Amino acid sequence: PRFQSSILQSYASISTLDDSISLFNHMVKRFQTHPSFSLDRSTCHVLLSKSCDSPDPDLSHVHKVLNLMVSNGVSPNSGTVDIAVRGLCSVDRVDDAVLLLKELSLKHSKPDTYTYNFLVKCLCKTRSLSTVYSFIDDMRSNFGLSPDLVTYTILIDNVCNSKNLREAMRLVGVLKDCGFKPDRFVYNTIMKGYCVLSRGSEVMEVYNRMKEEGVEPDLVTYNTLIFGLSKSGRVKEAKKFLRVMVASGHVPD
RNA sequence: UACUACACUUGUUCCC
Repeated sequence: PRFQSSILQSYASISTLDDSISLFNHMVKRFQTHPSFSLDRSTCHVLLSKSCDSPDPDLSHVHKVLNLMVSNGVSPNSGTVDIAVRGLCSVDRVDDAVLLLKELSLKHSKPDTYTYNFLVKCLCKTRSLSTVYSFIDDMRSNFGLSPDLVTYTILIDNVCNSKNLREAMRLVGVLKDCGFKPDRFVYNTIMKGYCVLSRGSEVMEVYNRMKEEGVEPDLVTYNTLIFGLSKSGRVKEAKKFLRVMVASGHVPD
């Protein structure tokens, strides 16, 4: 199976989807006469990945491959969903990815947290915040999928990049209400947000709260603070953190 | 099948 995936993969990279499907069908026939071989999921996934590249407005190519899979006894699982979502997003078909994700969730399998968060990040980069929030609400109410701490970090980073620290802090409140505790990633992200706004006192407040909560600063924390404070002209404080960093056993990189 | 090595999937700094 590994071998046939490789063959198909190489072939798919230099040919059209239909030619790849022909080869796939040829393989199916061959394997029917050789019981020691089987068509596995990864062989099907090669085709699926290929089918995302071609611009078909109604996802017909993707559906063609999915039907082929099912008729060969391989039912789509969360790995299948992952391949399709990444394939579509890699050619900027984020809306199609969302549609397919919902369809597959209903008919076959829900996404895992990796796929879900990957898609949330793609949406953040390319769509409005309200679009992202409706996607999250939709997934929660219709599919029982809730955001996790990684999701919140993605959202907080996104709003920080739009300099909307008020919304970032609101999200921290929401995340706590959901029973999560901010970790290094969340604290580092927020400090970065305040750094780019040159809000030095808020940076320090967050830094102190992080330590109070027992979350240890790491290399990323120090890099964020040293770069961020230097850029906003607070070189003295930045230098202080460089000393703290070395004193706590980190090596400046 | 086991072991080992290598590679591999979602979030923060720097690099790009």
